[in-house]
Amino acid sequence: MEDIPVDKLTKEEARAELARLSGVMRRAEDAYYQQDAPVMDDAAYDALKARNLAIEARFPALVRADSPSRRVGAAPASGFGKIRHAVPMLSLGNAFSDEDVVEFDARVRKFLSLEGPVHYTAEPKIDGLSLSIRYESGALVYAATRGDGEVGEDVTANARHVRGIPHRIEHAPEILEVRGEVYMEHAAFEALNARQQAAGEKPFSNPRNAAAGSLRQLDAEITATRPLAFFAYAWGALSAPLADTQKGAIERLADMGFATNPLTVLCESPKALLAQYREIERQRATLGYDIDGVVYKVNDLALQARLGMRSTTPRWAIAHKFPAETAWTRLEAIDIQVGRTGALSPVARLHPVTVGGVVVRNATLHNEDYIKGVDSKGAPIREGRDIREGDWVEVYRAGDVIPKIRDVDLSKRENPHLYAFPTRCPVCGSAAVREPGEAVARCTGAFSCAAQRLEKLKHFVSRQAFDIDGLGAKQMQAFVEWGWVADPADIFTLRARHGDALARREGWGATSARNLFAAIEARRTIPLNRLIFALGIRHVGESSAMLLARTYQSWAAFQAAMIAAQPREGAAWEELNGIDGVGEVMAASVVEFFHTASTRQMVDNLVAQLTIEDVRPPDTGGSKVAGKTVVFTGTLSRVTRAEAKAQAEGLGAKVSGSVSGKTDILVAGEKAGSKLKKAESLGVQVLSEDEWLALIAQTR
DNA sequence: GTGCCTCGAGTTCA
DNA sequence: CTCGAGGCAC
Repeated sequence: MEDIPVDKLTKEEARAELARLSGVMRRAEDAYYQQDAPVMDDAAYDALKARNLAIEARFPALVRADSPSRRVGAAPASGFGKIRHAVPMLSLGNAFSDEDVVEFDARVRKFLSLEGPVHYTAEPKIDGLSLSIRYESGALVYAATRGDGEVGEDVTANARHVRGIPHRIEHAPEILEVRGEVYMEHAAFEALNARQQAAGEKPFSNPRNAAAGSLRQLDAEITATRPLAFFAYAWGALSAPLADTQKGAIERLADMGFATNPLTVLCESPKALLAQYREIERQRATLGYDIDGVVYKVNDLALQARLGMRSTTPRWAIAHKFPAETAWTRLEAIDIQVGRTGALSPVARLHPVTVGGVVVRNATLHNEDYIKGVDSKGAPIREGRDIREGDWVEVYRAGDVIPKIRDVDLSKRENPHLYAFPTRCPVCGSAAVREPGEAVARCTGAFSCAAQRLEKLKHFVSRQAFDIDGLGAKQMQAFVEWGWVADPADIFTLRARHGDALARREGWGATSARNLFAAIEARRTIPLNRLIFALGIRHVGESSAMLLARTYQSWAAFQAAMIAAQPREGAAWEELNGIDGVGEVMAASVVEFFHTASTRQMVDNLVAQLTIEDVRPPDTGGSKVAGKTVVFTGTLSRVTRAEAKAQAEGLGAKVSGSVSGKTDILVAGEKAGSKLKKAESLGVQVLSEDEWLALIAQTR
């Protein structure tokens, strides 16, 4: 069967072949990663991988829960396997005030163009860690942590020991991914800490850390002794809808045997949401578990679907957070850090203080204005009070994560001197320049500044860039200190120059050195978008790098165009600046990068070491409107303007506001006016709303 | 010119 | 996670 070409396989053969590949590849991965004794060379493994992917592309319904394509990379010997979520796990937008909640409701109704009230559910936001659990034919197949939202850790064995998670469910859809929060009750947390202390182990600082630590035990038997609980509140992939409403879906999950939060209620107005918020706040101390706010969701699932997503958060839900816990402490000093773009960032060194169960020693001070007590527009923050070394300051953790300074106690101030923001880089001594209208001061030392150089190199090997296993910030710093790496190309000649010496260094051995060099070799071939991102061109992040890669498709074409481009004139500039999503600032930055001798040299040296993979433009699923420029006019009756736009863009169309020679399609609703006339005079194709909806339903 | 929305860049601790 | 800035629609 392994010899049958993919396009000749029957469905049954494909099913069997996927099962075989999964097993063979799993054994190869184990041998390679766990036992460090490969049974297959890379080319053979890649061939299997390609075959597996091709079969899955032809028979998407047959993709196995344990498919090799879902095993991202492979499990390190001491860690967890990775699982790619079939549907990404989202984060929620935040509301901090009553006003934010009223605005949320207004946004929802405006997007849907509804005058009447929208109904919402309100439920406590549990302070634990989110988990996605997949069931197939009613059986628990795997459980994964949120991770970065796309890829999480496989904690299946541990999840089976969590209260509120059934191992088997009845009357469930064929495929069901249940999402919810794993947490630890206060009583269980106290008892666990007492046991920890009796055993001479370190106690956990709070229930959330205890829950996270317990769920991430490598030995599931240890997890079994930790009293973890679970509330289901959402779902991912589904083979059939659970209900018509959020509330109904939650009740359905409860019927299947999942624990759901008893404080989940329906609210018919923002006013009712706020009342429920107060009610939950009132009960907070007696709930027996930690919560950090209240989550509101549009109840009608059809409306949720219409509202859809923004880039990382749904439009149909928001988390109303309780005020963050704060603590007062002494600001011992203000230090300056230098980032990869040269940005000078002030950091507050604090007398250690516990905030929300975590000891905080540092807090970001953002920039010069933040210390002065004003925002970017000069409006006062902290009522204009500035921050000085030696001050007593109030610390909180923004989003329960990033320590920040909320306020300063002037009555305890002893330091008579305003903080003087440096005018020179503290690392290299170059002038630090703050451009008019900008918030940050930057070191002008570029590559000759040791701090900038190191940060640029760290960026180069970061996860979204070259992502070299075993070469993180720490290792990079060491290589730079030893004088082994000064620019990116050096990474790829490291083995030849210092391979033997590395194996003798402290903390390194023959095996770890070999693994590192293997990882470096694996990245010698790199997709164009990753390379562009890795270069660290100002204003070009991950997504702009992808945009550029998709436009130029090959390194040769990209480089030639950038070298040919002159700032603000000529065809090459127009093409670059004309990319949707690229403006003057980014375009100028990229052109300057390629016209600077030192960076050009750095790039040439690097590229000589690499094989750069072309990038194909995105697949728009064969839609008829892909690549077309569309304009909507008049009153649409079946969808709102915003929905129509989101829909069209999802299919690869560009939506514009005005009719011009570039317009391909005008969609005219009721009472279309001047745009319709203009379109007719230009000979642009005009469609009614129904014709448009019929068109986008077709695929090529 | 104003007001979204998205992206880039910088940050903390376990 | 958050702020500031860039890009674009209105």
